[in-house]
Amino acid sequence: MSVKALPHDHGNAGRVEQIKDILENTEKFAAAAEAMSLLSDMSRLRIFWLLCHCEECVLNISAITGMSSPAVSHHLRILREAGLLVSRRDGKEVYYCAADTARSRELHAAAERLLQLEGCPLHGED
Amino acid sequence: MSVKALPHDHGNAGRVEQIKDILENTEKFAAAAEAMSLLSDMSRLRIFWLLCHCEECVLNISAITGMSSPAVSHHLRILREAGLLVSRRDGKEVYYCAADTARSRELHAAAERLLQLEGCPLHGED
DNA sequence: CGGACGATTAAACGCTTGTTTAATCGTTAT
DNA sequence: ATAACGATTAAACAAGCGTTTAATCGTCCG
Repeated sequence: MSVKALPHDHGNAGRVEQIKDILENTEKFAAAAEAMSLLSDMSRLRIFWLLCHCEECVLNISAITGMSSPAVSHHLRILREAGLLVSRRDGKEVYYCAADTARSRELHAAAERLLQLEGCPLHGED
Repeated sequence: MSVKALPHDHGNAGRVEQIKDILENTEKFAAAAEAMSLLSDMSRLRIFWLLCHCEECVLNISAITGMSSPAVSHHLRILREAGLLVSRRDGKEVYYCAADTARSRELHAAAERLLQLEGCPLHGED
């Protein structure tokens, strides 16, 4: 399997080859990294977390997060195009909320774990 | 509790106020976003994931991942300073591996979930 | 129609970040 | 000591990203 050996052999060459084969799957790692990068910005993380817990229109999201609506719109677009959010228009307003997909739930769960919101009254709901 | 009302009231004002209070905790969201950003780069994700499964020296990490050693060193420094890696020198070589901390394990678990390495022989080990 | 309102887009700006190249540091061995 | 080797650092560069401002689009109502 191994084409060329590593510079140093620390006695775990076999296992390392196994690991290397997995690392060869760059598409999977690229996709996972991209998923992480979606929430690597605080503004986007706050918006996503918010929309995991309620559906809201852009103006309200702006007011709640204290950001300008163009900035909010920009992040909403990124998150929606990534499949993490869905939107629906009702009259003049466009409502956003978290998509009901595996990836969205995975990222929400990861975020909650990293946030460590102890005593958060929203835990377990929804 | 609420100082100023939202632009629009969609009938969930109370709940939204609760959510807003949590979003006020910007430090927690900043910290979580920073954690995500550590693995938001494919190179860093691959290095971290690798070092969650074995201990290796810089030259081998370079060979396994196909990156230059300065690039590897750069990412190792970021991950180590963030507390995700620990290092140990043995002779001329410096060995790195994942730190045994809650945050490191959390990020590893999140990464594995996002990676979806089906049939990965390394699952559950370690 | 035309104005008001909410949402989006475009352009511009500054900032951060990952990689490369070259130089330097630390350790070991001759 | 000096040479070799592994690792780190520094400087430079390109590319990407988030925010702002201003302009535009879409919908509703007078």
